[in-house]
Amino acid sequence: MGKTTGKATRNDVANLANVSTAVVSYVFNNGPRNVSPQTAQKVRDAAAKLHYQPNSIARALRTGNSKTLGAVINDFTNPFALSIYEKLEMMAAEKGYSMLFATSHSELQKEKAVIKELMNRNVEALFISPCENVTLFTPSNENCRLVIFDIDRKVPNVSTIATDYTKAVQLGMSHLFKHGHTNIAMIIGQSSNGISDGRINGWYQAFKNEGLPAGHIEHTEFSRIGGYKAMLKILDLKDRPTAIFAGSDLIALGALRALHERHIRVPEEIAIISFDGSIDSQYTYPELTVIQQNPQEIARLALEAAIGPNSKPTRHLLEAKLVIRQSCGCNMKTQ
Amino acid sequence: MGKTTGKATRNDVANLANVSTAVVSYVFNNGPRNVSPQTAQKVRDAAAKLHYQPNSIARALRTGNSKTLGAVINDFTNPFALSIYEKLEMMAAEKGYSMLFATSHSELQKEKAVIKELMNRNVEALFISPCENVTLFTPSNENCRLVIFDIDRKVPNVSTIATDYTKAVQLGMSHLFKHGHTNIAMIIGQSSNGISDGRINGWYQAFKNEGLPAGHIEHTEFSRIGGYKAMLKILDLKDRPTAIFAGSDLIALGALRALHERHIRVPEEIAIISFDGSIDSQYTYPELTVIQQNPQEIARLALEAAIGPNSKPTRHLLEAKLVIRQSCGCNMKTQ
DNA sequence: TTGAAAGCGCTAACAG
DNA sequence: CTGTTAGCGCTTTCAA
Repeated sequence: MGKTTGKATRNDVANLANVSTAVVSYVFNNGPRNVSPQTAQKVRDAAAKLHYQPNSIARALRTGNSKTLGAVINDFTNPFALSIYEKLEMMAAEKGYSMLFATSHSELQKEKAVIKELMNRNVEALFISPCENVTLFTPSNENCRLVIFDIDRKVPNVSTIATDYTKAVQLGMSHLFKHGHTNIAMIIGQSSNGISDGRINGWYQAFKNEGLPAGHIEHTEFSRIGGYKAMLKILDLKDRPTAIFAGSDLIALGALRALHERHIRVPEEIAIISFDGSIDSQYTYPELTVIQQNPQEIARLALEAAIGPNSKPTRHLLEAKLVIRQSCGCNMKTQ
Repeated sequence: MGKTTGKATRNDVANLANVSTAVVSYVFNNGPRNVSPQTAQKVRDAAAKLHYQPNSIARALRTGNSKTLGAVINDFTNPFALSIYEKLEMMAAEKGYSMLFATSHSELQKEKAVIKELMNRNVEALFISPCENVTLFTPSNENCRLVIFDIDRKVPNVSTIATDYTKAVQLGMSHLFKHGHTNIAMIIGQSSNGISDGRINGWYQAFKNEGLPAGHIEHTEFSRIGGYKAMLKILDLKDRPTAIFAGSDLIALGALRALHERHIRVPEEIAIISFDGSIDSQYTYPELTVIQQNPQEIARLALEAAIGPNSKPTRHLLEAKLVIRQSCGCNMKTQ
């Protein structure tokens, strides 16, 4: 028996089955050498009797493949981001990968530390979903692929996966214009490092296309409380907008709370369109009309970039779609 | 240089510093032998020059301690559960532990598989937060401590951490009674295996104390959609209740949606008290009065049970507190 | 205070 | 088809 763990090792199995340790490996790995059916069965019987389980740590050390992926998450209470990771974990598990998670709390310092820690644990790829503090710390590590969410620009040696924000925002804005709104404000998290968010480009583009002066942009955090505070500020504007474009569902949640506190009816007095299309957006009052991203596809592409055969960094830009519910003014229920 | 990874190894450092590999270990581990300050500095210089990082996999193999914890999560979009794991991860990271996450999707079969997979990866402890399919599969593994959330009963060889549901529900119910409600219904997830949820005990106890016949219990899933469907059923009851006790915030979210769809005013026509006190409960309309659990303390105790020096399984029962907001009928705003 | 060396459990090249 | 064996990077006992 193995000494440190008290668990059966490959050696124990080999002894019991009267074969060499190599054969045990061949059986468990289906290669690289063939084993006769009878011998293989002997090995499997012995393994079963001993409740043998291969030690993944030893295997990782030997092969250099940890079969582990890392994820740095900055907000565990963001259902949209987490839904991506949930799918990612499931698809990764099917391929024999496990996922290590760490929290950055949107602090750049912390983010650096956890990235380092994760890399020390030999993750084969690292998923990062930067929030306002978009990471500029992309350590080069030939053994670890990097895939970053939510940046639709090119980063050297890194795969990026994002929704086409510019286009997506215009999709939402044109819907708002159709409702007759001309005074619209946007609430969005800030890129503390000056990287322009595609949502902002789309914002200006939308007004330009409409021949309208661009509306007010309120910068805040990408969070519920951020949306709340920003909405409060907007309500104090001299020329109060009649519609809001929320940069994320979390922001919309906060905005909605501010609106309710001030007894402002949505969508009658102020309409809202939000961005993400998380499950939360279906359980607000009123239900949110959203620009919906595709978490399933994001996860699929992310995994491919992480462990796919093609090791070249990729860059994906996905389409979003408009999901009409109530907060925009459509589907209004007669009270 | 190490062959497989292209990264510097302890050997490279030893060579450059002109010391033995053992000394490098002593320096990086602060023991078990002393090293003279000069030598130690030489080692650190060499390590810095080579960007040496200890290989945690090799260390894990050698010591038998993976410094890794596992968590099986069944719903990534449950902010309450995730807030516990977020805190857990942070506290674990401080102690040098990383966390492996896996999804069970509340499927018992999947849960078994991921528990096995996590254990094969030599996690030192495993956190499980069973939902309706309370796990009865608690594999004994002397190398892996088990800590289970949300079960307030004794399980052999397992640490359990839960809020005192029985007491907590009574706390909420007495508040509802104070508001004058007598016809109250409860929506709660079902324990598919017949284990009675403390919330149900508390429910009956509360009515008994009040000398009232127990209200209707609607069983459903512990999810937004579950709450929604259950609320719809309750609204079709002949004797429609005037108040709802929701077994979780997610259930309350769904119930609220059903209520809004039917144009039933909360709390005027139907009041709600919910259970958890997640961040979501502050962003509903109206804001939810909740029985609030203490995720920080839950996380602290869970980590202690997982990696604390005392290896005996523990059992903790925590207090919850009533947080009064609007959905119960208090703090009503003049419209 | 330092070094030599065994060995954690596994894989795979090589030999038979 | 099967066995022998070196060695992944590290820790730690034992000897110096």
